[in-house]
Amino acid sequence: MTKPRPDLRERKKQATKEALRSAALRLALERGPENVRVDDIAEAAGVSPRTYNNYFSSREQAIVAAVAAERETRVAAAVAARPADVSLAEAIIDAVVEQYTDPGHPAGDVLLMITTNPALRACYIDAAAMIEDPLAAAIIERAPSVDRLTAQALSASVGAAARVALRQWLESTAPSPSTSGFVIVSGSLPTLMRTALTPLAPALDAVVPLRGGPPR
Amino acid sequence: MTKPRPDLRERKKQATKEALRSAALRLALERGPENVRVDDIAEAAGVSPRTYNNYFSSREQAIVAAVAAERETRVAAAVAARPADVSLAEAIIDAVVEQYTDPGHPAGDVLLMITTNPALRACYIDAAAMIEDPLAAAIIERAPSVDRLTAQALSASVGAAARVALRQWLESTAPSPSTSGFVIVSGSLPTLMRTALTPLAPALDAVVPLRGGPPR
DNA sequence: CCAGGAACTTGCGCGCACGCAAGTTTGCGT
DNA sequence: ACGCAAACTTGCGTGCGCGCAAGTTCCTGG
Repeated sequence: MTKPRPDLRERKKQATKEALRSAALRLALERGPENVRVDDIAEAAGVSPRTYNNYFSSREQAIVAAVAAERETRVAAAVAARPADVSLAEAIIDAVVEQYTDPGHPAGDVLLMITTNPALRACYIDAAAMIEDPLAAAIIERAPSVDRLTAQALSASVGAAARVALRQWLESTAPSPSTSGFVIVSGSLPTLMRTALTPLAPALDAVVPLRGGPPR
Repeated sequence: MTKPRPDLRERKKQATKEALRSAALRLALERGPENVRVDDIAEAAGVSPRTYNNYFSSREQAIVAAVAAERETRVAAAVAARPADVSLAEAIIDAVVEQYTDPGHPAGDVLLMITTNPALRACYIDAAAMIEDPLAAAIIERAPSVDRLTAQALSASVGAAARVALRQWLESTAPSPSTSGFVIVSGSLPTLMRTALTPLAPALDAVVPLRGGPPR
């Protein structure tokens, strides 16, 4: 499909990126994330420190990327995979939630490390934005009549809601001695995610009337 | 209201912040933004360079803050100001759009400077996120039955959509030699903003049935 | 097969963000 | 009025992000 690109150059590029990712993750797990300089990562990956910054613009990015790498791809695929007779909202929400439950959901220790370190948490949350572009594409795929701006706005909204859920979850899991508010909303990530995304359903469905008439 | 806080300490703080903001803006306008070091801003504001970073975490933030400072406050007020018999969606969309049209919308030269400099553009776009918290508060204000997560998700969505519109507008105005796509969506900011926000209307209205029955 | 050139890496240097540990100012209880 | 504690400022040191200008590797048309 969009795969056959054995451009030597490209492969090397991905290889380097992968090397940096895994090196970053490994080192971060061995010593704390705080005790890993970018020079270390670069050295471990066999490239110059300068090169590191050609791939990742922040130190945390490499670590987080190792975890959230392919969510970007998977979301689009997951949406496309839903049968055409379910509403857009259902398809998207399920697909997104799925990304944060099913797969190589970071092994426990990795997640712990991320939740522990504030910088990593922030970066992990921001990483949710990476699903937006593929998502917009997926939306247009389903409903070519939707214009770009709308699709972008909707997918950005989904991304934003996901981030809210993520933040909520992270700060409830975090070492928060005094949960300032009274109400404890904490729950499983999937649950939170669904709760945060559900309010957007009307907006998503409004844009694609699910041709054939209203839901049975 | 929430104003009476003549805490000497607090006043000095705000004064310093204001000093930094305006100094940053003035210097950025005089020489280019590129030719302004944080040391300059700090000196112009009469504080240590280190102190600067206690107020702003990035150099651009100070410049942009000078422009987007009170949008944060105004949004909440603007939403609250709408009569109770208009839908939530209408109230919010109008209020947000209003923020980007009416008021001390940055004088032309300032806007030009921001649109010209990539770093500033990025920062300006991100600044739109500042409306989210007040917005969430405003939503809960209108409909106390809405739970926090939902309110946050919705306001985050609004913020995200606004950012999309903003980005679109900025990159259409920008020195883009080849607009990669065929379709030119460009338009006035208010128009773009509305277009981006409108798809969210169903979601916003779904959450607050506008007590009294469905819209006439 | 071989230039010519694009893409990528690397060393260098600058400015910036931020933790830390004083030093200074402000608020508050007694 | 006074002194203590909290808040804020400041200098210093470290690591980082990135523009720039070589140097190196890889692709492409002839």
